[in-house]
Amino acid sequence: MSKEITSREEDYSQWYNDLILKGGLADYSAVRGCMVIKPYGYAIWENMRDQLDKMFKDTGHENAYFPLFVPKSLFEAEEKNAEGFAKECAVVTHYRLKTDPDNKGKLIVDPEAKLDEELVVRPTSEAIIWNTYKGWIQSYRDLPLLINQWANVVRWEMRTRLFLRTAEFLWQEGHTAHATRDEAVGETVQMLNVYATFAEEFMAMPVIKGIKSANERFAGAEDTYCIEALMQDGKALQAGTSHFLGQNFAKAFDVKFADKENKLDYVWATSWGVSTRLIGALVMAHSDDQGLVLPPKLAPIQVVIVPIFKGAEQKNLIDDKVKVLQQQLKAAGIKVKYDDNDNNRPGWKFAEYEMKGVPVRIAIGARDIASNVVEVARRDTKEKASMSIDGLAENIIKLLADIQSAIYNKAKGFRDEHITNADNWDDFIQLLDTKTGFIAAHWDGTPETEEKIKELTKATIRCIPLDNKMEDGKCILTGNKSSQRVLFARAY
RNA sequence: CGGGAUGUAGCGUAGCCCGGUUAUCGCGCCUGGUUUGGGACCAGGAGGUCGCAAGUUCGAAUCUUGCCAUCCCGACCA
Repeated sequence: MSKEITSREEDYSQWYNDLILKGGLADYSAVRGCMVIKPYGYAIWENMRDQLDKMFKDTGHENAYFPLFVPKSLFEAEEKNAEGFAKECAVVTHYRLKTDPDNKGKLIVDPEAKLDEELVVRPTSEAIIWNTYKGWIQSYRDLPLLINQWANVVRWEMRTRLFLRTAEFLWQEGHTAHATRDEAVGETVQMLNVYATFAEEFMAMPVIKGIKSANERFAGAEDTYCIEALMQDGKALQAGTSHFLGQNFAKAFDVKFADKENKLDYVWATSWGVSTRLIGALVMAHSDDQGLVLPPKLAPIQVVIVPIFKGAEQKNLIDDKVKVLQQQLKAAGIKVKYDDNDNNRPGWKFAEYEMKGVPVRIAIGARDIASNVVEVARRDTKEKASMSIDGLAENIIKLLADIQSAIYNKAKGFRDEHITNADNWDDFIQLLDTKTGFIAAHWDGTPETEEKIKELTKATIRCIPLDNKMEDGKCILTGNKSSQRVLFARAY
């Protein structure tokens, strides 16, 4: 019992940290607010990245890479964007160290190596990218420009949490330029749909597509679209954003194009991103008190095979059988690991792979081979069944698909049960305290009211759902007229 | 950045109040052997700047001060 996990009921935050640390996804580092992503966690990110990258390319985007540093003068060009990020920027002011004359073996910043212009470590890359686009775009023939980059960014957060909020994180950021407003809006919505599809089909995590209120909008955007997910503790998590930037950045960086009539106009822009935060979302969406539960489509190991044997003779017999099975499973596209490490006994391995969230475990011993079966256990329900060795790969593929949809349905059931209507202030307050989750309520549409509600309850408007029904009502705080419900929640 | 808590081996801990030989125990690790259908057992062994730095003292894990880090709760945010 070396790796006990704190239960969700006892301490949800500790449960989350235990899963990350004991599941081997990440570790704390020597740098404040920054984490080390360990191989098992990084493998999940690679799976996410590969899938998203494919989806971006299928929608016509190309990858490029822009610098980590942004000269301060460029950073401040788009005023709202600069203001929004200013208080969380790391800034490079010097380019050299030297030995400390007063303290042997120590280094100090060389005061003579001060930069003429400070370099901002990118918290997001609009500035450096739009400054570059200026040189790439002259004519409508250069549009649309559809570029994505995979990168790290730095936001100096006061309080950090593994994967959910770290000072440095990995993400992708798409930055596109278009000839018309409609096309740019179309792109914004298209990428939101890509994110929603990814979240639901691959992460098995239901999301609500919506638009942010003005308070929650990305600094420098005209509209921020988002996907919002619900975690098991009833708090909402913004899982991805897609921004319609209008002509703000084109104007700030003077990016004009000539249309067919040779008329000059500013281009229309979008940007969109998801980050390693998705791993935090994935962890919280499905896992239980025994450890991680990973969706088969993103699990680094989909099937683990554990041999059970007495003596070398049986071990050899099992090895031979597993070699064949392993080949069949691999040929069927299944990521399979054979753990015949002799340091640990089967029971230990069972617990370990449950902790790591491996969707399917196959146990195979001499008596199984005698009757031409294996024991198959699924992580999500802990059910065990005997399965014939004949046609095993086919059945495992079916099982993996079953698990993928089962955990999606479970998460969706939970999410749907936690969207509740509130028609007055008292109900709203009571729901926040007792039930949590999303609360659908009328709001008068003003930033002041939203701010007030946030002050009083810590709940914010997560989004205005895209598929919202129009419905007359009264704002829960002010009683003013409202034409639709919006979703409130406490959020990460 | 405010409030609270914690810091002793890779992990979890005892000792601290009331200073005194070689810092306790469990897990893990190494060697050898026996084991293997839900977290194995026996024997031997390695592993420590007691978070860091000053101070008090003959003597500090223990007392004092400062600093640092982490966690939790706020404010801020993806």
